[in-house]
Amino acid sequence: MKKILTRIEEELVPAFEKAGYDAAYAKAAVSSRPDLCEFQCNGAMAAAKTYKKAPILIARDVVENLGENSIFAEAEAVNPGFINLKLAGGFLADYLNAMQADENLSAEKSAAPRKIILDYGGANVAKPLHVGHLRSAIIGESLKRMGRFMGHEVIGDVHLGDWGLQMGLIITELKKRSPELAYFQPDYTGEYPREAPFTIGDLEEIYPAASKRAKEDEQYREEALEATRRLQQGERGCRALWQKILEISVADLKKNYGRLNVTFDLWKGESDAQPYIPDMVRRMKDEGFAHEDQGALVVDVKEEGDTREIPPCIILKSDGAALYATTDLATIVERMQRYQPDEIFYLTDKRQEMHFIQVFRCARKTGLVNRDTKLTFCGFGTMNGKDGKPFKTREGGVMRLENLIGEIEEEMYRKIMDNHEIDPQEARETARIIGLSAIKYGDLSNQASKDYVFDIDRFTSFEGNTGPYILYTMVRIKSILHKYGEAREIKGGILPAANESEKALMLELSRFNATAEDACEEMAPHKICSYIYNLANEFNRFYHETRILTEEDPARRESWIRLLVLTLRVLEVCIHLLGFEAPERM
RNA sequence: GUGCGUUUAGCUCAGCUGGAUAGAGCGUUUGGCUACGGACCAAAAGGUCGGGGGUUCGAAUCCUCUAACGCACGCCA
Repeated sequence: MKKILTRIEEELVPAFEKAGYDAAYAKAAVSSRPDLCEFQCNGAMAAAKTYKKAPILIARDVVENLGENSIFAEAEAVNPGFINLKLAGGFLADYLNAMQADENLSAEKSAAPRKIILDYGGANVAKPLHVGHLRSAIIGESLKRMGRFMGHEVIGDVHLGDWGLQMGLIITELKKRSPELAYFQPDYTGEYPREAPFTIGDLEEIYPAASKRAKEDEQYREEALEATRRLQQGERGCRALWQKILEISVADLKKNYGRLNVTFDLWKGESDAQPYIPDMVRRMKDEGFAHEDQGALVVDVKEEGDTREIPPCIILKSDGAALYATTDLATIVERMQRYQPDEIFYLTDKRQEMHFIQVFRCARKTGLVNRDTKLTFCGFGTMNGKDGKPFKTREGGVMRLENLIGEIEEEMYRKIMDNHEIDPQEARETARIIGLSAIKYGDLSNQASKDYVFDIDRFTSFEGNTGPYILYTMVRIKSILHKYGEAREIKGGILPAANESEKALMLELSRFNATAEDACEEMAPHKICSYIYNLANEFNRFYHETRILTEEDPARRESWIRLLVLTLRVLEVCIHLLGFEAPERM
């Protein structure tokens, strides 16, 4: 459906033309002075120079030529040359009626749907998720949902760190502790046990221990490197043990991501790309893209017009081993072969930007992707503590995600129990839902690319511009609808607004399609946040001034109920895009 | 050193293609519960938009210089 601004411009264009001015000046915008008007056109001032005429005179001409029409209740030219517009109540009501009849609330799908692989999450096997993983999960999940909302086919891939020295370290440490395991017997040929010989708790303790030991003990490090080599060469025992580590770890990761309402379509990892490396490297050499430099195999990725030195992309280290860029490039090969995506989208910490510039250029230059395959990098900022430095526990350590979520849920639970008499079990579930909204809204309401301050007290405070405030508004609406009686059939449509706060609410609702499409296009969840915050504000103001259920005129009452239903639907779609949900009560 | 980013109220942040009086939240001050949920609403106070110069009828927004802070700059991921 056409945007409300488009509809307004469709009226302005002929008015400009009839008055003898270029239609390009007929641009409408939401008013910056809501006390004066709802929409405004500044084209007269822009046109003044071209036509050597006072802007106010042009504005008057245009207003005159707007003439009789059904969409404006008021159109006025004011100094120095603004055209102030107010919509006709009937037009706005019709617009909302069309919106509520539309399954997608009048937002349009992309005209050119793409298949997009979205690489986010950044989890590593056998390492617990910590706060550093939070933004990637939250923003990525939202981007995935926004992409789908626009009609794209989005494939989310967690792309696990499941290869390399970290795996060798764990295997080595396991061997030290339980050398008797079948995995470590070179002559063992039978089936390996179905049960893993360790728990996720063991793994989480083993990795840091091994990592620490390798730093202190050169011989231990050698052993870990050797184990890594054996794994990569596919030694049976190593491979089987690695498989177990993966199994246990992935199950735990799924559980933790699940608590965040984050799901992935693919649980591929760096290991999956390894088979593609040899061919890829050979081709790069054969086709003359890769050459040796200071012992390493590199591909130059400098381009004309660079304002800075872009170092070459290193394909193989001087010892012949693959590294980060190699795996990422091979993953591109794999993805192109298996999925033929139109776009591969990477969401990581913004500090990795240079790496992705190199990888993208290299992939293009060496023809790993098609000419029209989009490679996109989106970097997010750091999550800081109140002191402005990277978020840490009170003791100064790295905060585990599980603990952070637990802490917030606990805080929510306390507040809910303080406020109401409520079944503790329901309160637990509600606390989980509200806590999630607090974390996610707190994150997503900031621009993704900027660093932001994660302030637990503020996010859990239940006041102001927070997730819980949005949920509270929704629960209020649900409560009224429940009292009205869900079973009761609602007849008729939304009527023109009866008062100012109702019209303000209706105007806000009418902006949903433009806002949602813009936010999705720009990959900007924070725009959805600010929209629903405004919408919730407008709703609460309207609610405060309007007695809905006791309204005597049935047509008016049902119109309001419809307005409530529409508001709730818009809020539900929006928080879905942000990746959380609302409880029935709170 | 080079490049990129950030700088808006006491604090945390918005500000769309340049437009009218730069907006929210928290905090501070004040008013409103015989109510469909007060986790709400209404209002006040609080700003040389880091600084200088420029473009424009008009700049937080565009150009330029500059300062402070952050980040990245070949064999870690």
